[in-house]
Amino acid sequence: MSRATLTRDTIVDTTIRIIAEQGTEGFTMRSLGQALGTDPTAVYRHFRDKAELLRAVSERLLGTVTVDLPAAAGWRSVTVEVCRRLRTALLNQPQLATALQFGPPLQPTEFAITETLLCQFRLAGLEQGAAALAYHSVIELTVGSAAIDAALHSLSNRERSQQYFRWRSVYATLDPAEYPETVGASAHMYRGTADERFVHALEALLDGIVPSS
Amino acid sequence: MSRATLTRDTIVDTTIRIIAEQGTEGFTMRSLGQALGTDPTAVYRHFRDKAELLRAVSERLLGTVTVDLPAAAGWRSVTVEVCRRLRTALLNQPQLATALQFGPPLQPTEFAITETLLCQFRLAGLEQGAAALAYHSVIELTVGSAAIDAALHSLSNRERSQQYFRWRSVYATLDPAEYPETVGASAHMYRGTADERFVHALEALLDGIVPSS
DNA sequence: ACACTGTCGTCAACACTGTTGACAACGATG
DNA sequence: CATCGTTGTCAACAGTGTTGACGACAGTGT
Repeated sequence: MSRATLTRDTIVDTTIRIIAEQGTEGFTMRSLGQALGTDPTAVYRHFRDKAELLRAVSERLLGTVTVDLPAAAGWRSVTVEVCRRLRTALLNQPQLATALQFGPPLQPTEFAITETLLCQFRLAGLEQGAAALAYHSVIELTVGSAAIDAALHSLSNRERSQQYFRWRSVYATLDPAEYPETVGASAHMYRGTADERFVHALEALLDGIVPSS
Repeated sequence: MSRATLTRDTIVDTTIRIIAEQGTEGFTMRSLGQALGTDPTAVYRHFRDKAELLRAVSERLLGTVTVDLPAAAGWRSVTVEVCRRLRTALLNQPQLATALQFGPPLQPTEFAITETLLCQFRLAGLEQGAAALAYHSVIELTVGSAAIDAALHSLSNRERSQQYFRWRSVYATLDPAEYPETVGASAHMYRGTADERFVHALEALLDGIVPSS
């Protein structure tokens, strides 16, 4: 068998696949090399280090956020859709949250997301300053929702439901004298899917940002 | 010099100090041992592994969130104050994901935060289900804000301002034809402190959650 | 056809991480 | 005083990202 010819694209592909299948901890340079059928260090011919590889992964994932948006549905639907896609992309890559923090080496796809969201808020009637604040607000909410659910995301639907159920049970069996509200609301905690909870929070935030709508 | 006697408290103290001084990456078991003046593996006599140590750190930091709250200031002020403190605590936290991901083994201080926030929303007139949704919403926003600013938090105020300025410059020098709104709003991006932006977002979210107020 | 050149996979090795088991020194207890 | 459990010390292991030397391959100019 001749040596497999690597490409940046194929490396990014298998990286995403490994992270999707085995989670973020199961992805190492050596497991990547094994999945590629090459020596682990061969990747360094195409990426300077692991950070650059993960940046390429993030660019790939974030590239799907702003494509084929239903512009006719109105600014609010577009905003929710962009944030939902962004959250999904962040879920597959927990370290993306930390990747967003670096200033200067920003990625082109991040600019597209920023531009799209700012544009929607301007369409909603906000001034430039208010639109910038609104942008920061929805980004913070989206990142937080993704960060909280990043761990549970690798689980199957059934396991996730069980985890939610166990969580509710813990809340329900607390001391009612010390935590009355928690015990009382335990049946409502972590209800439904994480995506539903996120959309609910996002809708509330948008209500607060643009009161008229 | 006789061997230093370690305690869970002193270990947690120096752990927090190291993370505060050298950041999250500068904290390793060996650097912790050096700071303690003992062999790095001595810590394992008091903590099962690094995860348990970090859990103790998180409990220490989160313990300050719900103490001495100005209950007379009204539910809204209390909610904002709790979330601000929680955000500050999370900023000092190494891996907030690993601390929040675990379901069953929750920490007592986390219960106190949950109870306090749920109580405020009940005071605001929300039903149990609505209060639970509101709790999830503000937690997601708080975690996200902390996650985004986690990296910049280790910088000094001056360096942080410079970073913000550089970030704005990047936005300002984009192609106006492709990113008109981003360029136009570049002067308003990352304005003020991160805490101010967070409070703004939180206020907007609370407006959306409890419209009457 | 041949030699050259630059690309790229391979291998061994380094520094670093968290963690474990054997060992020994210490303080409290009988 | 002897004993025992606690706890710091040391060496070592498995695993991580990364680097430099080596060599095989494809393409190119003459």
